[in-house]
Amino acid sequence: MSKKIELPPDAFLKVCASRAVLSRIGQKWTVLAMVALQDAPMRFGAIRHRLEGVSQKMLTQTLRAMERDRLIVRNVYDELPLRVEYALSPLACTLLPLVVSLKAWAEDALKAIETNNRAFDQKHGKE
Amino acid sequence: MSKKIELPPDAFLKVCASRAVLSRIGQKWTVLAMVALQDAPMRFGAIRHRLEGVSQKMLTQTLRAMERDRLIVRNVYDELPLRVEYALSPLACTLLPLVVSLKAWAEDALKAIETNNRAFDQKHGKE
DNA sequence: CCGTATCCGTGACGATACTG
DNA sequence: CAGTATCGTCACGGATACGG
Repeated sequence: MSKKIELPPDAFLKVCASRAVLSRIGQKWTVLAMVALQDAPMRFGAIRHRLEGVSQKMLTQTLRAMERDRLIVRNVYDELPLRVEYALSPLACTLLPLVVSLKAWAEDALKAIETNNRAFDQKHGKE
Repeated sequence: MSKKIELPPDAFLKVCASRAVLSRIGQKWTVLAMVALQDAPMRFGAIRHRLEGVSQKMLTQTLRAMERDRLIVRNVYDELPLRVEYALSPLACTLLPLVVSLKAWAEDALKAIETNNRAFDQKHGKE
């Protein structure tokens, strides 16, 4: 008992659950897509129109990744022209409140952060 | 009044507060550093040791970026050998609960996500 | 309408070596 | 001990063009 336990009590590792998830929501469009879908399912084109600035490729890629995690559910209706709808999954609904909180924090803190950035840059840029 | 307002009620833009913050916590080591510092201020070397797998360069870079946002406060003690301590800022303390929730969600959901991934890959890999 | 395929710039991330 | 400097890799993200 003289020997102390080696630590790893928590996950401060390069690879851990936190990072697996954070790297996903760190993706540029993932969270925005979640928020866009929170009210109702939407068609591909509608999402694309709502997420101003997204390319087809990135939207497809984002939606595929989210489908792979089953954060969203993809439904194809065999009509003409083709119709594809995306909807939030139950899993995503448990995550949604968290990212909404984060969004609120972001909007609240942004002003302060920008001020801090300017102060830092000025202090280090010259002097 | 017949004309409907153009929308932009919310921020679904490429550039917005949400993305500014998300891109930061999406950084590989930012959140881990926050969690590591939540109990007490730590020296550079101590953080480096705790965040298994981080390089000097990335740790420095991460800490600088967080200092620029004033998420952490850097204190230099002019001793020999040199001693530098990092501490969470009040701003970071308001963010901490959110990332802790996120961390908890991640650990809880990871199993399901991995299962979903396998199912998705199997369904699309062959069939 | 809903994608896939290809090409490419840029920046995150890391390994290594050197400085105060 | 606490960094800075340099170099290399890789994948995120985007523009464009084509296919079902």
